[in-house]
Amino acid sequence: MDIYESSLKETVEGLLEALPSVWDRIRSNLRAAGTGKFGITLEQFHVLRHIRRGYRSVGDLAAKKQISRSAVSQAIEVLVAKGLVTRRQEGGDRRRILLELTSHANEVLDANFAENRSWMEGRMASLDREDLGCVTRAMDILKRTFTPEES
Amino acid sequence: MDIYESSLKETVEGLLEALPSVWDRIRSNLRAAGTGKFGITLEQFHVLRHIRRGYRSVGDLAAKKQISRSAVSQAIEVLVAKGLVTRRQEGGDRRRILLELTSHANEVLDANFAENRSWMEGRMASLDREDLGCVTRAMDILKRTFTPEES
DNA sequence: CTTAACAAGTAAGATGCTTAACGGTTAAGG
DNA sequence: CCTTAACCGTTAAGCATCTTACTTGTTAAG
Repeated sequence: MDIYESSLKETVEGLLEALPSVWDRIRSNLRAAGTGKFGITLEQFHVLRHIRRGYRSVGDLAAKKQISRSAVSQAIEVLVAKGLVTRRQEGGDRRRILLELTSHANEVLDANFAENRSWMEGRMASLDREDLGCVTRAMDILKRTFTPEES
Repeated sequence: MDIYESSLKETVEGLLEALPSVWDRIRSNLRAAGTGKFGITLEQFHVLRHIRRGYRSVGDLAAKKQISRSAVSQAIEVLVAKGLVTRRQEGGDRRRILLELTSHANEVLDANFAENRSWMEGRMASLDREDLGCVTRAMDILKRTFTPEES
């Protein structure tokens, strides 16, 4: 660690240099895993993931993804048509519509996760414990400094 | 550093947990900076950046961005119409068309960079040298392990 | 009971991507 | 030479996703 002492500007530079290409690469793998085997797009996959994570309404998903409710509504339409999501009236407020994953969607998610995890692990297999620790810590730092605080 | 010793699986988990939201946040700031002040989209901005970096033909840009030449050609069309890029015949091979930034494009890029850098620096101002070093190093590691080797 | 706020859906338009086809250029082979 | 194949960039048609503006139904406040 001691060798690496960098200034604020250098770190920003490094971030902008690495993040786009790294994320594109991982994203591209996610996409291939999803589209190839299950016929769903990366965006649809992300919606499923968020629903499973607890964002179970159009409004919640829109807020989380920072897009309009319309966009979410349309995306859900496609997923319902594919039998991956169900809409259901639930709770006292009849405006609210609860989104739920079908069992098939859960299987798709699990399979996709497993595949992607194993690809990433393969890529990172050559890293030693210190490198891994550094990455883990950096992710923690970045998440804290760039992610808007939530409840 | 010593406190952070994590396993491969934990690190992968941390990456998938942090990267999407962090990158979305930074991306969203880049978008706001460009669209708000200069009337160009984030994608157009990225094309300009790549041209300045040395990808000066439709083919090069397409290879770099992993999209079709058609898509690049269409994007360039818009940028030419906006007076940000020029097309020019150059060199022995008359199929090749050299793309160049206009001075206005360079100004837009510089202004946008400055704005974004300063936003990021503001966000990261509270980090100490060790945190900064950790992030810089992690970016280095990630770039090595996930970016396909280039010439 | 009217009015305002709100959740979700619908419609129309913009953007950015893809594949397929085309025009011009270059290189290789008979 | 002249044909064939490969290549660069462009164009066209189609698809997916986003946006804004509008609509429908629900809830709460006056």
